[in-house]
Amino acid sequence: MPLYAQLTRAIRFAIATGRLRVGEQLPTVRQLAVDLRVNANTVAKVYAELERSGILETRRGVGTFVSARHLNPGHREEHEKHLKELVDRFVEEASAMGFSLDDLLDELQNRRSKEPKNV
Amino acid sequence: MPLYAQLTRAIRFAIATGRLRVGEQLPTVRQLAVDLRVNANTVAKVYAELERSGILETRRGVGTFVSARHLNPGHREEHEKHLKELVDRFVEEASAMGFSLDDLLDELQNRRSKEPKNV
DNA sequence: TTACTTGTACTAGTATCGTAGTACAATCCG
DNA sequence: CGGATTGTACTACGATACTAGTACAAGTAA
Repeated sequence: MPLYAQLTRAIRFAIATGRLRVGEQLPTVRQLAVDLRVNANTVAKVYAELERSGILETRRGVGTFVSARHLNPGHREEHEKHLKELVDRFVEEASAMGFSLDDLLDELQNRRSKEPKNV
Repeated sequence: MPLYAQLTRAIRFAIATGRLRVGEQLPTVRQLAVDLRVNANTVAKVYAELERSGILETRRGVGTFVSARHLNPGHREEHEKHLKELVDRFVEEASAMGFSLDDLLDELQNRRSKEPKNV
C-alpha cells in the first residue's frame, strides 16, 4: 500500500478513535515528512485530500488542524452516503465471488460476538 | 477499471448466478478477444487466473470450461477463507472512515429487508 | 502425418501512479 | 518592513500495471 494511503488511513483512524481531537494541530508538513522519512509533498497531498473531505483545515503560515465540520448535520448526511457507497462496493465484490448478502451478515455477526468490548 | 478486471468479475458473476453452468464451454480466447475488441492475451490472462482460482479448466486444442472443483469440500474451505479476507479488508476500511461494526451491520440489514426475493 | 484449433510465452510500448526535488506564495511575528 | 514558518505549484524521474503484437507449443481430427 502506497505511503500516502497509509498516512491518510492513519490520520482518519486517529480522528475517528479520538486520538486526535477537534481543533488539535497536526505536525507541519515538513516536520511529519522528516519524521516519516518521506517527501513533504506527500504529506501535503494527504492533508489537502483530507481537507477536501472536510475533516482537516489548513491555514498558511500557521498549520493544519482537525476541523469540526464533520460533526455537524450537513456532513453527517454526507458521511452516511459514504457508508452506503462503501457497502455498495463491498456487496458487489462479494457477489462476484459468489457470496450472498446473508453470507456477509453471518460473517460480520461472528465478529461482533467475538469482538472484545474495548474503550 | 481495467479490462481484465471487468472480464474476471463478469465471468465470476456469471458462474455464481448460474448463467454459466459447470462443464459448460467458454468462448475461445481468440473468439472472445474479437467480440470484446481486446487482445487475445488479455483474455488468456483472465482464463489463467480463474484456472488458478480453481473455477475454470482449460484443455489445449479443445477449450476452456467451467470446473466442478469449486463445489467440493476442499475448495469450500478455501472459499470461506476468501470471505474472511474480504470482510477483513472491508471492516478495516470502514473503521478508518470512522464506522463501527454495528454501523456496517445496520446498513447491510437494511439491504436485506429491501432486497426483492428474486430467482 | 498434416492441417487446424486451441492455449501460452516472450517482448515491447504506453499510460498511469507514486514519490521526490525545487522553487514559489501566503501568513505570522518581531 | 523583513525574516521565519507555514502550505502549495510545477516538474521530472522511476516503477509498476495494462494491453497489444508476434511467435510458439500442445492437442485434435481428418
